[in-house]
Amino acid sequence: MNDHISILNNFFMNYLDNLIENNIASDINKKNISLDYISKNKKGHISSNFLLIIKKKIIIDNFDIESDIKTKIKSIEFVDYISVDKGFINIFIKKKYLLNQLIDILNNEKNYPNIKIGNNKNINIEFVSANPTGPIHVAHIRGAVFGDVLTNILKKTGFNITKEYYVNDAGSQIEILGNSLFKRYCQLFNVDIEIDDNEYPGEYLIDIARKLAEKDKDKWIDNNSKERKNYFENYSIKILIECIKDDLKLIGIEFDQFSYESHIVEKNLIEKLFKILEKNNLIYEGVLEKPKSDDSDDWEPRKQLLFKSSKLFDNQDRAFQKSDKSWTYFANDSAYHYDKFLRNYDKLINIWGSDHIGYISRMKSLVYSLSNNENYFNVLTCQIVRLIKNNQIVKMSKREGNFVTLRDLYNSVGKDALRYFMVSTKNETAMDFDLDKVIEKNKDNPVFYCQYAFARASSVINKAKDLNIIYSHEKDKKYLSINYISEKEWDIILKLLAYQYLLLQCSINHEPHRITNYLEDLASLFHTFWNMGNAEKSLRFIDEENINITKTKILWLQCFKVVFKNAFEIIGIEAPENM
RNA sequence: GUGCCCGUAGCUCAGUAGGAUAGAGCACCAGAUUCCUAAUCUGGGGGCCGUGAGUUCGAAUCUCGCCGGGCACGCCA
Repeated sequence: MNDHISILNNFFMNYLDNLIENNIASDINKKNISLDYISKNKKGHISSNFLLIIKKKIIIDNFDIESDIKTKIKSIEFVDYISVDKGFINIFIKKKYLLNQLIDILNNEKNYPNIKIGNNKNINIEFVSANPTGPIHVAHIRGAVFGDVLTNILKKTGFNITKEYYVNDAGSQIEILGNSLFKRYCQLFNVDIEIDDNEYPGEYLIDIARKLAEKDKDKWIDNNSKERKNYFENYSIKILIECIKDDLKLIGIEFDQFSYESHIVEKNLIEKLFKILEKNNLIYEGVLEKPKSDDSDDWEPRKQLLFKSSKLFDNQDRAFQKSDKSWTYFANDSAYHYDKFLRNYDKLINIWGSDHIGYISRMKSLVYSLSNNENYFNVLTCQIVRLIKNNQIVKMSKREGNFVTLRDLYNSVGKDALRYFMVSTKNETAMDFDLDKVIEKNKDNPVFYCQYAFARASSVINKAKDLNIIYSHEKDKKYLSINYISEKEWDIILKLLAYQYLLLQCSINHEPHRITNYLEDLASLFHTFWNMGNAEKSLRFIDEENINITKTKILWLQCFKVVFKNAFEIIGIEAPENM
């Protein structure tokens, strides 16, 4: 990035380094220096608290930091003028320079925004990973969209991403699944058999059973062999994973890799992992304390293989082995993370539902014992989504298996609304998803509001194209002038130019929701300006009698479209040319 | 009892490396369309940022206590 924001940022950092090197100031935490580039109070295009921070750190007498830094900032080529108010440095940028930045965006549209903080580092993002015991439903969707959009952000900022889905196909619930399917299958042949309480009651298993019955007829009915058991388990997983893939595809999510728990088990990674843990004294035979939960009356102390996670980030040690010597879920999951570790990523990111928050510290401990790097493994959590219909919470129960599925939601609200809303609220905040509101076509609905702004902009540009008064080449530059641009438009332009910084923040902090907030602000500025054209003709985009003014306006409008299109791509929604 | 997350306008939410007078949308009230898409816009009222202390030039933001809500706390995956 080579724009006014990053140049000024570098300026402050270098200036500070110089002060310290020359023993003019003592060291400060650079993180405290802020650069406000969408200054709301309009005291400057860019504002900084630099003076406030540095003032007390000046260690030599008679050094007039304020006039010194003012002089140096003024000498930056694109700085128009500066003022200091209440300790804040307010900098105004030459408008000519801002205009040229817009031109740069159009000249390099394909590479915009050009952010390379990732340095092609390889990151593995594991998300969704819903158990293959039923279709994807509402509890998985937020994590799915969050992971997908985060991936897009990281890719746009220079990281290489592998999207991964972990399939738990080895646990006892898979046995239950296979058994549930078998019962449904038998029912098709009028065998008198009921689904038990702890089995899967969902109708989808009847459909799968039907497919199986069509293929195999009644050949398994009286078969209780191991072969039949495996067959039903594998068949149900295979079909359900296909179903999950199809469902995710509905909202534009595709994974690079599916990893299967059963393969991890086959590879014997647990043994290898334990050797490493042994070396580090992190594994031992021991007895856990009685758990603190209410319903732990039947608990009794037993000796088992434990992970010394309390030595790292956890508040207690965790079991690798059940008393019957079989591995716990945590043991297999540890092996899976070891597998990811062996694949040489620079970083692992996991996205989990809030119900797994308590699991983070043990897995963090495990991965840390391999990587010795606290930043290597990162778990992001999504809080629950409540569905609202007719102003009431939609009730769902695990027992009844009546979760609203992804496919249902897709059918009722569509891909764009689903993706936009799932990612527009901070992932750690619980949110309500109002099924009625998200399909409204008015400003209640921010998806629509933003897309409408895009469509309006497109319609103007298309019209300008027809009239041949569009900025299309460097040679058009001579027609443009800063004098044609009103103050309201500069607000929009400054905001547009801040887009890459917004993306940078989203990338660094893993916060997709900031994009939608930004878009809504920008769309609002745009709609306001549009309506000003209703009252004041000179503010309309297209004025055939003033071609140069029109070209100048269309220039920033083209950039507006570039930014919106880019952001829409990241969120994964349509950019409609007309509505 | 312990850990993590959350508490901002009547409602849904922004405000994120501590920064200037805390912002949007909805709802409510009053207005704008011979005109590039009114599916839009303009104006108005509405706040002890859960609460009490602390840190400092400065706190919605950081620390601690309390109150309220959510999630998780066997060898379930």
